[in-house]
Amino acid sequence: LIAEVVLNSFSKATDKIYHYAVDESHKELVDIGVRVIVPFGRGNRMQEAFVIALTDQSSFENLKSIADVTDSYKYFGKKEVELAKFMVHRYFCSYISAIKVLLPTGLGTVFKKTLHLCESIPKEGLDYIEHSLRAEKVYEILKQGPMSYDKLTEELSYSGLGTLVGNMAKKGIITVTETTSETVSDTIRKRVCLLADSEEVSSAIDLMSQKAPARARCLEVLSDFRDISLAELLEIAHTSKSVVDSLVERGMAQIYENIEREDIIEIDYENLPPKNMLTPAQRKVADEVIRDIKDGEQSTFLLNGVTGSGKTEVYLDIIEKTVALGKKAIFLVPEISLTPQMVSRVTSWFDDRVAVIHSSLTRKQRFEQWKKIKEGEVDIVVGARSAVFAPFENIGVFIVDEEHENTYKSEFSPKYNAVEIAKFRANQNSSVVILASATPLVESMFKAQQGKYKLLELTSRVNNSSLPVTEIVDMRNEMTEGNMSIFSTRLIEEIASNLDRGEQTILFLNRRGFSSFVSCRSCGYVAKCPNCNVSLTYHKSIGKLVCHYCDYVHRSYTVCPECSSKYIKHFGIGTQRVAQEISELFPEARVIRMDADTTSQRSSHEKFLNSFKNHEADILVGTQMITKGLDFKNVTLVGIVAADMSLNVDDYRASERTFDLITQVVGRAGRGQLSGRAIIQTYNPDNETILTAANQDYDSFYTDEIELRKLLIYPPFCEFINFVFTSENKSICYRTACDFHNEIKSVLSPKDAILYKVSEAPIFRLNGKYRYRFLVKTRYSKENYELIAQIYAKYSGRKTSSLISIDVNPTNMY
DNA sequence: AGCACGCCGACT
DNA sequence: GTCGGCGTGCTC
Repeated sequence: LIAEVVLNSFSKATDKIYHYAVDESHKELVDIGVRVIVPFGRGNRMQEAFVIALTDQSSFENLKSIADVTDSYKYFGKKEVELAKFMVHRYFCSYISAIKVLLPTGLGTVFKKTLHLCESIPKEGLDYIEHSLRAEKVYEILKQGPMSYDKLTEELSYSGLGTLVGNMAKKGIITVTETTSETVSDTIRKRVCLLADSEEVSSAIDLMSQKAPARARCLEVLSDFRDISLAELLEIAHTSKSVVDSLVERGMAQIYENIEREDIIEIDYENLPPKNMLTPAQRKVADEVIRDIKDGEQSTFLLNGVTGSGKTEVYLDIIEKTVALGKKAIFLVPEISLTPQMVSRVTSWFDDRVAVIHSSLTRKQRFEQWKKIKEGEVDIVVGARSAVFAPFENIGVFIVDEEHENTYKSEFSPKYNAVEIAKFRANQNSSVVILASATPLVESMFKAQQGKYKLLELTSRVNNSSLPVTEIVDMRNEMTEGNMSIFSTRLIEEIASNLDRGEQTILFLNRRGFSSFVSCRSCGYVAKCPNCNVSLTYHKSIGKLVCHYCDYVHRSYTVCPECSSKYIKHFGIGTQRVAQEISELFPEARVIRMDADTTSQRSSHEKFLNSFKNHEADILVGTQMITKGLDFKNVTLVGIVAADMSLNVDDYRASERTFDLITQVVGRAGRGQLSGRAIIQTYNPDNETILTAANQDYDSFYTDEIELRKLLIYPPFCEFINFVFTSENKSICYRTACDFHNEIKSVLSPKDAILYKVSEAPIFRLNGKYRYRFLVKTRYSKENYELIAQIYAKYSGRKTSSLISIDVNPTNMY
């Protein structure tokens, strides 16, 4: 029997599948998904590895044998191996990173070498010490007692001690022992349960109350709880373990060990939201999905529901029916939506059959959630991106809420897209995928139009409240009329009347990244790339305008090429400035500012939103983070301060993002009894995106946008692959990028791929390193991706080249 | 990553 | 001559 294994924690050079023989003694335990220890390399260093397949033949001769099985736990199965292999191929990541993303974080064995001095050192050894300065130093240090290899390296502050230590061991000076330790493990907690019956207990309490009051207290507590953790018992009874031990000796109680699983998000059980009945429209949508789940038909639905159409009720109904069918559900939401309110809502339907995964869990908590899922203790997983890997077996449905959000794309290796992973797993498990959004990705809607997705629609709001009335304000006029403020006269009027009526206002700034485009405040002209139709970015260091796709360069403007105005400059407003100007205009208004600076912690995010909800403020100023599913009944006015900020960024998705943002933020207004208004300030009032967004007309937006994408060959008509090269040495970095570029060019036919020039990365210097990059526009094909992977493997094995990172369909290109 | 091998200059 | 520096290449 031969095992195919992938080594843990190694470089790209060793990221291969290795074969090891399985000895008779390990046959029982070795299986796919089992963690093993294998001897590796010339020195047969012990290395942790995962078994990914079992075979009976290998093209390699003289196979080594698996040395040990770490914990005989089957972490994954055949399907997960397939998934990992898919990721390696699709995202150019390493095998081990693809496997690790399937496992709870931090799982791993740490090997620790400890060096001891031998009792008696042979003549040969003493000679060696005398002749080697380093050996003498090591000898002197170890005289004080044994020391770990790492500590010794640190102490002597030179690396490459391996050879020296090896020699010293060979010559009988020292011995080396290897110990292993787990980085995460179950929390095992001791619990105490009462064995004696109540009669026995009451008589014992009477008997002991005088001579052994502590025992009596313990018994009292135990008779109350019957079963309690040891720590709690000692705390309540105010005593020590010896007292409990004596009760155990008398056969009155028992101490046992229990694997403890902590509850992660605190749920307010007092105020659980009620289950709402589904409207007929919601019922119809839910039933259509449930039919496919029941039939075990693999299908992908695109649920396009306007803001406030009650998509969450539909999800919960679908999940409920899925669980009733004995299947599991995975519910993905953007990280930012994973609030206690949201989780409470799910939990109120499903009690403790839910596991929640989010980024602020500790390693141990993550591990515990993972085990709970794996052991089938829950039916539902709610979580951000990585929850798509939840180790369920019989998955009925994947629900992806707000599918247009870029949080579903991982920025770290493996740079996966959770929607693609959901679809892959859905294929394996014959499950249904639901992608839902008020503003679906253009790519998704295209697939729906092609019939690859089944389109579902929710066109009206739940309580039949109307969508807000929108108004576009032309900021160019404001300037000619002498208003140099960031607020238009109209917006100021509306804010004032809202304050008078005691209604709340949201001021939204669709700011993104830090790139700055150049525009004319007088006529609205924006400097764009003639080749790529994206805005040019002003580069301060060279004083020029640059295209981030094709590296087109243009000199900077001092006057506007359209209207000769001198008000052409790069455009940027921060939330701070908005909040400040508001306070100056309305000194009596209570203002809350929310952006990445003020809400670094989840709790402060919550706190701000709650105080706004409780009407402790009149105006909320914020960025993207305030657009997510918030439901404030008293908000009747939404002001979009500068719609152009997201419209003119250097990205082909700029229009789409702007449409999403405007739609989502406008949707925040008028959710209660009162109707809402939205004011959109822009320098481009004729822009189609702004117009369609103001009308909340997704279909028109989509029709325009898909035409443009087709014309310019942007997704869904192509894929982008971004290659980034990093090195301390500028010329090595540039050369690697160019060599790589040339090789790709030579293997991919021009009709399959368009290669953009090698250029400085948008962030050229990062952590003291230089960064070059190039983009490839291509179509996915197995062959082409394999060719790229081959080139990548060749380069990443070389020590003298720079670090290479590949990102398929990146969401940002920094 | 680590370890060996192999090729160079600087010493006993 | 030999020790140790580092560049290269391999690890089932």
